[in-house]
Amino acid sequence: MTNTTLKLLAQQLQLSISTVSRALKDHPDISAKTKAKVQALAQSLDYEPNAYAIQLRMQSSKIFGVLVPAIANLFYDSFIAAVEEESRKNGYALMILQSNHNAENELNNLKIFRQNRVSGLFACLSASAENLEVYHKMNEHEIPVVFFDIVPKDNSFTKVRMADERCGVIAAENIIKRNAKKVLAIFGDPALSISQNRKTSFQNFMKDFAPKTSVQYINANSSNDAEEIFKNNYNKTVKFDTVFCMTDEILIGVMKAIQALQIKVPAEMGVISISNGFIPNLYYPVISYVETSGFQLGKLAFLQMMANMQTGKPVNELTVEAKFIEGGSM
Amino acid sequence: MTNTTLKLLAQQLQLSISTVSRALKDHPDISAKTKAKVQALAQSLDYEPNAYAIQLRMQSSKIFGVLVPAIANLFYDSFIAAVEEESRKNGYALMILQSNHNAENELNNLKIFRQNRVSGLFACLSASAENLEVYHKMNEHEIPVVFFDIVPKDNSFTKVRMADERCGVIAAENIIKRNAKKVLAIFGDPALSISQNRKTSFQNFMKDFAPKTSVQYINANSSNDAEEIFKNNYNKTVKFDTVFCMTDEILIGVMKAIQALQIKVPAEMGVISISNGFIPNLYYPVISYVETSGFQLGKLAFLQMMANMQTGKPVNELTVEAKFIEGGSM
DNA sequence: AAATTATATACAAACGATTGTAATTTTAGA
DNA sequence: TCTAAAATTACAATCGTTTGTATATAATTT
Repeated sequence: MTNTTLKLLAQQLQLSISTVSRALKDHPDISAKTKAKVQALAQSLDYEPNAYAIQLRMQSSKIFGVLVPAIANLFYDSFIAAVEEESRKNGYALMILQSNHNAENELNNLKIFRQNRVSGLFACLSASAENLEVYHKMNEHEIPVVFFDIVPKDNSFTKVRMADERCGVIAAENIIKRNAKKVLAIFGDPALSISQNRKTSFQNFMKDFAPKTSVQYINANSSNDAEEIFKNNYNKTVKFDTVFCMTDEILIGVMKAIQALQIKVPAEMGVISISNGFIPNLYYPVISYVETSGFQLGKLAFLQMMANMQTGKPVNELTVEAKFIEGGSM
Repeated sequence: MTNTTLKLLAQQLQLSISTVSRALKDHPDISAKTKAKVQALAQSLDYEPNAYAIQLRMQSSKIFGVLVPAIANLFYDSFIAAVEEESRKNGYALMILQSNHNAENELNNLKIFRQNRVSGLFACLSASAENLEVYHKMNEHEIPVVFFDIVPKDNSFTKVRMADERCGVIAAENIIKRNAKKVLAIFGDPALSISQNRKTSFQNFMKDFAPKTSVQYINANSSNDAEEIFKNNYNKTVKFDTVFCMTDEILIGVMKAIQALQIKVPAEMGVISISNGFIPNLYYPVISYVETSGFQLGKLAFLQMMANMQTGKPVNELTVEAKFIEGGSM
């Protein structure tokens, strides 16, 4: 069965295509009788307008592109979920592509987005990519880009991100509140600005408000890495009493170590992390964490996108607020 | 800056549109000189063909639709990741929409897929939906549909799913191997065929090969539910020594209870689950599980889709094999 | 040099919609 | 009854491609 088109409807009803088109969208020029006839037939023939024809004619796609390193990721999938939800409400669909942290994939995907004339693009830089040229090109071609999570330093781009500095501060506050004496603070890839922001703010706050607390700073690149780091450091004579995990990934490794070593939380060890809450809630006691929601970030990104499209190019950076969620681990 | 089109290139080069079009795709009719000129200009003007125009002309979209209850889900996101990966390799992009387990959203999304003339659709039924009418309509409109996870009973549809019966059997085998005396087996929503399949096969195998082992069967609807069930039953005088969790969700609840009650795994309690492996690897010892990978299912679904598109409509059901992954919990 | 064949490029229709304008019909005013 | 205004409906161009066919130029054959 071939797809129903305006032409087909027009032929069957002995009307012109334009009349049929207008009848279907309830245009005042068309008489009620005709509208009824047209709509009835459209219904019965299961007419759905061809989005490509419309987009070609209208020069606007009603599709947003989303570029993430990976979909199967606790953070990105909640971000995507939020963007999808808002997009649907606003009549947009989503085209989602993964870069797998690979610059070549990233470029290919950007090409696909351009070929599909997406109305806008939500992009997370693949860690390797450093040629922002293509993104400038997107802007030249009037495709607004909202960066999230891993964003370019260049301030000519629009970005949304977590309030990473606040996260660091809140974590530090609660560690001080716990009266920690010796802290192990594990951060992620030091090349990423997210790690830098969280670490700097945390470090400064600790220095200023608890100068006597000893804090050991280490970077981990994976869960396993974090697990090893924890184990190695815990084996030493002077044990730490509190551990801070910058990401879920790190928390996972640390918790495996804690379970393996049968350390009692929070009596023997305080644990605090930065997370959207899913992983912390897997443990007993629930791990206390500073909440940074990918879902919230998605909502914010969508707002930015809409603002961008309406008011031209309001270049700036917005952040999602962070708050402390009390579990039982501190 | 306006988008570069064939027309624009043609004007600048004083050539016809058709020549430009053919030059860009290296058509033998066009001379080497002309090709070089055209391609150079296209490059410098950053030409990208308009996908809508092509799709309109070619009557084929190079886009697959994916309908899931939710993107932010350990299982669905790995399924999507696999489908996306394969699709990209084959020159397809993905349009992903969420139903949120809501029949109305599902219908709207299907409409969007039809309007976008997707080349095919990967669909997971929203639990509420029972009007398969629309899906028959998709087929009438020559949009092949491959169902996954929550699939219709109707055998006229193409489906892929886990080998749920094998999962149940493998789990039972390993419980018998552990020499379990008293087992708590927690299953999911009894209305879903996935629960029924896993339970029936598990139950039959236990009956046949370990008739003396006492097994208590309970259904849980959420993590919290599972946690409560475990706690309530563990409090009784005769404690069970092994727990089987049909899903990650259930495992999460059970593990919270186990941690809270400070039960030693595997000494005091054997734990086995069905999972893709992410959640089991969060604990120490790592939970032993029967592997059913959403990623694998995605790959299989893609294969089915390609087969469907090429050979017409090979209606059948394929399953992803299951295997036991030894952790340290049994 | 004329006729034939290659080679290179141009023309034009089509895909399915939207929309400004023209044409037709109906209604109303004089 | 004739005409102007209002209400309907039809025509045609357009969006950016692809592709069958026609045309013009160059190269080859006789």
